[in-house]
This record gives sequence, C-alpha cells and structure tokens, in this order.
Amino acid sequence: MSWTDDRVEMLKTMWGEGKSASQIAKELGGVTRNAVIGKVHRLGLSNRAAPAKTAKEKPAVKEAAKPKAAPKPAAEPAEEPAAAASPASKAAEKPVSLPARKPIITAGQPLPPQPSNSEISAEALATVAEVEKKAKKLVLMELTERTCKWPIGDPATDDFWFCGLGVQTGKPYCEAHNAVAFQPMSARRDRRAR
DNA sequence: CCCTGATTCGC
DNA sequence: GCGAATCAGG
Repeated sequence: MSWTDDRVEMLKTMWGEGKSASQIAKELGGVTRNAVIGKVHRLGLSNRAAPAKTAKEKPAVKEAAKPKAAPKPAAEPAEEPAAAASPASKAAEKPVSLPARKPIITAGQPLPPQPSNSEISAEALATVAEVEKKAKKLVLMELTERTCKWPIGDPATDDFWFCGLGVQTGKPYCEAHNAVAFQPMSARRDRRAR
C-alpha cells in the first residue's frame, strides 16, 4: 500500500490523537509501525509536544487534586480471548481498614480466588510460597496478557503487587498459581480418562 | 519479554 | 519517498 492523501490524513489524525505508531499501523493496515514512524518523521510531525522552543525546561509539576478516586481496573483494550473469565466477584464496597488481607482486589479482571485453601495439595502451596519469592512484583499497569496476575500482599497497603511471572499459555497465572487457582473440586482423582 | 519512538541507509 | 533494520529507552 502507499501513502495516499487519504491515508496520510488518517495518519495525521491518529497521530494527533496520540495513538502509537503500531496502533496506527494496525488500523491503517498494509503498513508496519516502522512505516508509520518513518512517514511521521518525513511529514515532520514527530513530536507531539508543544513548540516549547529551544530550551529544555522542567516545568513545575502542576498537580490538581482529583475528586475522583476510583481507579479504573486494568481494562484491557477490547478483544480479549475469553481466556480468563473469572466472574468478577461483585465489587464489594467495604471501607478500607482491614488488618489482615482483604479478599477484594480490583473490580473486573480475572482476579483469583483467595489463597484461602481447603484441599489444595500441600505441594502446590509450597510451590506458590516459593514462587512468590521470585515474583516480579509488578504493579497493575505492568500486567500484560502473559504475566501472572496473581495478587500478593495486602491491597490496602503498599505491600501489594502481582506475581508477574510468565503465564502458562492461555491461563491468567503462572504455573504455580494456576495450580492453586483452578482446583477441579476434588483435589486429586485418578484420571484414567484420556 | 513486551512495548515505545528515533535513526539509518539501501532501495 | 519509502520502510526494514537497528538503536535507545521504559
């Protein structure tokens, strides 16, 4: 494909809207993000920042207190395979002041059943304990399709993060967490089937 | 690892 | 002019 006036216009618009090169490339189709970036440069609209002129200044940070306090849960774009579809537990709006771990995490997403165990193999639990030591401690924004989304710690404190290790293809968690997350009901059972 | 934009340079 | 390859950063 080539850069028809039409496509160039779309490019300008989208770039102006702050879309990323790869996003634009995807939407335009027929081009790669490199092509888009290259074009952007040739068009001379590389930096979206204002013409602050020749000086690099560190403008004082203007922080306005936001009355809003509801952080959007990590809402992934749109097309999500129906991979992890834990029916989000109704977001209970409990006041935050729990001494121990709080069950609710964030609304929405495939957040796991609490580590509250019952009949989970001791082995799996042990593994989880191990894994949590190696966890990458990712924060919400850093989670992706392939990072384990198992929460660790107390959401009400800073002592909270997500496992972040590589997930088992398709699953929302890493192998260890998957083991405790999806219990068949009966811990073990002879599987002659298959 | 995933992603971002920036640059280079052969075509 | 174009964009793959590469670079630099998060």
